[in-house]
Amino acid sequence: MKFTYSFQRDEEIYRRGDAVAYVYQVVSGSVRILSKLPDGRRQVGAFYFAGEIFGLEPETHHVWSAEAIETTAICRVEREKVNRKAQSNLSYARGVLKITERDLLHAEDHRILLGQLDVTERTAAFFLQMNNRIGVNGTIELNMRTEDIADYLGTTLETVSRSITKLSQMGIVERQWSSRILRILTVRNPRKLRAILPPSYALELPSISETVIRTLFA
Amino acid sequence: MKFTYSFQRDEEIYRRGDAVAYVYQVVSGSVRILSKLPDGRRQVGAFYFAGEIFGLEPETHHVWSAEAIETTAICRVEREKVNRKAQSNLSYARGVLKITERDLLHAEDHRILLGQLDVTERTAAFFLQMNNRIGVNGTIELNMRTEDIADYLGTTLETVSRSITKLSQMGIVERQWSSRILRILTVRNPRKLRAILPPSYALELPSISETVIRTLFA
DNA sequence: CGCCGGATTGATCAGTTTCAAGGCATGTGG
DNA sequence: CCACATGCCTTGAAACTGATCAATCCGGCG
Repeated sequence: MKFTYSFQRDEEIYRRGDAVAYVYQVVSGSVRILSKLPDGRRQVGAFYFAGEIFGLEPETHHVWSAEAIETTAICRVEREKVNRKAQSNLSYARGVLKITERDLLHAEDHRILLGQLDVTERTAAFFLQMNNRIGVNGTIELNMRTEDIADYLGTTLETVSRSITKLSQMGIVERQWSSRILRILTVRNPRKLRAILPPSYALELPSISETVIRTLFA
Repeated sequence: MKFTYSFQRDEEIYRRGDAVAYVYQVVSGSVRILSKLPDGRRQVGAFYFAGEIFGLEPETHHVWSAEAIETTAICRVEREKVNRKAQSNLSYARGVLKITERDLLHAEDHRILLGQLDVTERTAAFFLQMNNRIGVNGTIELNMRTEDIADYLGTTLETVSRSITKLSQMGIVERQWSSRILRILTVRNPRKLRAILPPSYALELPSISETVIRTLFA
């Protein structure tokens, strides 16, 4: 039996500068980590969905902030405990490394996206990634605002809206958000979506194995 | 006594897709890691200078390529050996984690740069970083082409040239490259250079401790 | 019914890229 | 030892992509 903690939409889970006290797992809902510049610019670093682990940062203090995207339940373990165990237990240490490696791979990928891709490519990359991670045969349920996507892609919400329109006019994806709260999008033509990206830009992110997660959260 | 291997300017040390066979240390000279898209776009992921470690990637195959920027000497240890030792030796495992963490922190920083900063800010961030890492009281010796800087900053060489001109007109840095091969640049006003960046954008990257390096390369 | 949050669309503007033309050191051959 | 080619940087002008500003729309909700 584990405690879960619940957060409302846009509620802060931790903030840049906070001591790293826990490692978290999303039980349900979704989380974004982001970095805010004083003038209002935001960079979203990553999204996390049910089952995924976040908040394991290398330094003693968070460099990212984390916020709930929608009503979200999370559970957590003390970082201190993780550290202690990793000191003496190799499979624990291994788990910590695995998670750090996954974050690193994601960041590597992300900076090619930010540094080299144009907006259409970025948008395609985003949908492809979401489709891999949370798509149910082509249908992606996103509860985030367009602004979140924009800040993840290093662009603006208007531009994202326009490129979704474009992809949808090309018959590649289909907008489904009839409601303002629950946004559903269907990938009609994954092949074409993939073809928008430069061939070598790929990257299936390795997901963290169940074993690693169980070890950490046991 | 350790073997060192020597590479000429622009020579490839390893290539994306190669099996990860070694972990490397720069003995002298400098190295860039980069990712090429088929259409010629390049993203430089990082630069490495004397004493620094590179090539320790999470997956079995490299996702980056590495090239010598100038005439460069490196030494290396087998990745397999590192892996084996990390399996049984906690301080070894810790060393691997430390390096992965440093790369992660750098990548985090880099994607805020790529996602949110304009070109002047990016250039300032670059010089600040170089000044921290290889500056000798304000004087930075860079043997890389403008193109390398541009591809690191996610922009073009012309744009980099223009922003250096701008910084130099503002009296913040001074170009010194009389020669085409050895480029020296002096930071005249670090405070102003810092002031170009948004306040919270900071990030002193932790350097890898001597101990960790000795452990790995012993 | 009318307000509110958020998305879309349009028009304009700015920052960057692209294309093109020198310029300046270094290196090479006569 | 000079002349010319080469490699790389700088600068200029034109073209474009994406940002910004602004108006409108639409569904949910009080």
